[in-house]
Amino acid sequence: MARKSVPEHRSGCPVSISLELLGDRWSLLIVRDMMVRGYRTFREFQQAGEGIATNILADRLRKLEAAEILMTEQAEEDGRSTHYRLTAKGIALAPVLLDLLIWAAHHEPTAAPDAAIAQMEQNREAVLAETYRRWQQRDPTPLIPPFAPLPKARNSKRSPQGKSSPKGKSRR
Amino acid sequence: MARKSVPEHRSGCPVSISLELLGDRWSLLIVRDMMVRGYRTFREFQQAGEGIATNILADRLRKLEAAEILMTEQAEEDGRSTHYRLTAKGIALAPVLLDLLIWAAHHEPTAAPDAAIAQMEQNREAVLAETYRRWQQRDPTPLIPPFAPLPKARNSKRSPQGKSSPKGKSRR
DNA sequence: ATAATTCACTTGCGAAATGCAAGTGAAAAT
DNA sequence: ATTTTCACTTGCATTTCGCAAGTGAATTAT
Repeated sequence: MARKSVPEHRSGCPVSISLELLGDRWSLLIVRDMMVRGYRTFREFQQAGEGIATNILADRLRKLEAAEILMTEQAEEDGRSTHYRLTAKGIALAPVLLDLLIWAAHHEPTAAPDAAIAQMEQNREAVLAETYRRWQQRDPTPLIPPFAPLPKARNSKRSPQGKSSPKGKSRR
Repeated sequence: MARKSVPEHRSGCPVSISLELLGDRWSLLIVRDMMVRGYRTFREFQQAGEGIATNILADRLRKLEAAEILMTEQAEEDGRSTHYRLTAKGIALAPVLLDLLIWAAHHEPTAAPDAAIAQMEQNREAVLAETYRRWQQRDPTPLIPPFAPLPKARNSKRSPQGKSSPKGKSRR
């Protein structure tokens, strides 16, 4: 299919350019799956839960690869499988996803536990650093459940599950 | 048409929910125009430069209002004009837009001056605080000088908005 | 007072994108 | 050798998008 070889942006505005690459319902979800869940195969994305159609998934993967947000490599253990992996450019989207997550958690009814969100907000840099570390080391462990094997965690056990934090919507 | 009375989300993931509301080419661009350029009327959005069709613009404004990201109020000085304004939920998208801007500035050829980007990165909190302050005080002054003209201007008419003052911003 | 213009949209329609179901071919498992 | 898995592709109906051209009310110009 015709990939865009000539960018031909509508404007030079960085936000506009970002949205030309990522402004749809699926692209950032795929990036999220790779970044925080450690998914790498077509099948994993497909079964990720929100029900993307296979043709759309194939199209998005192609476009994200063309945009150099992700790259492909042959799976060594299985000849029919391709592994998708974020590039440096792709992992650099981590702050965007984190902010999107925090925003929705504050302003929409989501399934995210308040305590987990609060913890991520307070340790923004650490979460990003950990995300980046995982990418570098090809660590496919899901980031989500253990939110903080982070430096200076005064309580690094898995405790934040009860809703004992009375703080409402914190404003920055 | 009314959009959602009972949110029927595809998943509880905050990122997914964000993308259901904002995952298209235009919504965040409208938010950007309101947040950093101080636009408030239909006409201003329409002429903002990237060429959104009027029916799409009307639709997006309706959806953003339904999502309580923006609100409308009658213009006092002109009976046929409506003013659109971000809600607290809307202005809370500032970090997302800032990160998108920084990401694209780093990884795509944009019209954003390097110095301006570097300055925003280094003063992230101050930029966000200033954005919030402007919103609170209804200060419509553009936060960012409109970026330089684009390579092949097709139909865009960019408003010669004032001068380009990078202005070292408040640092508290 | 009348006409022209501006503003915020709406309508119609062809084009493109999306979603769904059903393939397809190669590699792996049985 | 046959079946299953994997990563897609293909067809087709539906939805959304983009463009041009209205529409009506409010404002401005004559």
